[in-house]
Amino acid sequence: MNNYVKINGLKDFSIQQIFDCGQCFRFDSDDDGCISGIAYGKKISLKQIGDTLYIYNINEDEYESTWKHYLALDVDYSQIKQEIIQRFDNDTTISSAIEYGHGIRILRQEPWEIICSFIISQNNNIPRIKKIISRMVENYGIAIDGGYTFPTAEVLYNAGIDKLTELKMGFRAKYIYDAAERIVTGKLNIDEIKQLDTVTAMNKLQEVKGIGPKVASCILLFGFDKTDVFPIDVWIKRVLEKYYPNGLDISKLGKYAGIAQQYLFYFERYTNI
DNA sequence: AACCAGGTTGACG
DNA sequence: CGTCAACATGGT
Repeated sequence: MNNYVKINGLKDFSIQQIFDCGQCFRFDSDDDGCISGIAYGKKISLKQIGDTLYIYNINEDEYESTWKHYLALDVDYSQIKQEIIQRFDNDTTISSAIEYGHGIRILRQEPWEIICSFIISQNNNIPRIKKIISRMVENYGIAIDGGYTFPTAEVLYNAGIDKLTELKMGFRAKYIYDAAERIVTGKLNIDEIKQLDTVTAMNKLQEVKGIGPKVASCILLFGFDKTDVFPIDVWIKRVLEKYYPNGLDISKLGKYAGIAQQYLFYFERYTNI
């Protein structure tokens, strides 16, 4: 590939951690530490050597218009980390978690794909979530660059519940169908969710069958750049029990709640296996 | 074989 | 309002 962009002087950035922290189910590392996947209708490959990042298959214009934002390279994570530690009153748990997951960033992924991905995620494990999503894109996405785009709501709606069930997603098929139907009929509107405040957006998303508080907050965090949410899953429950038995005041975290949650999730999830 | 996985639903007090 | 079995599937 002769078409690539090189970014020097990275800080607080690790593609390994970013794509292995449970926010993204469709990027995989191939032979030599190169992480590839399809987003925004295009296949990109990432390679990081120290504080240098190579993004293959894009040009400078595309980097500035899309991928810089996608990779959250327009965000100052040093400042965010400092702010989070302060808001946790310098406690050792969050400090350790941030040190451990120092290279994590919240990607700006596509809303519809995130809605489906986190509906699939419920009562499920990450390897199987990935497999189900693979079957979804292989059967209903569009082939490009040796991969597939994520299928539109319309395509999944037209497939119907029975065909979705054949993808081995179990009881979640009717949830995906309901979400797709709402998008197709306009009862759920991506652009509208973007404009809503977080509380209203949470309520709107939870009108969809199969979307409860945890999935809704993951959708807002990973798909709508709303970072003032705090998704509570089994791992975060363990964090709260172990390290914050007297309770953690999430309201004081403000717009840093979701990012703090991600450090805690990654810390608990990957230091206990 | 029983339990778990980035939970939610619907039923029952 | 809170509690709890059931839910599909695959892995340990």
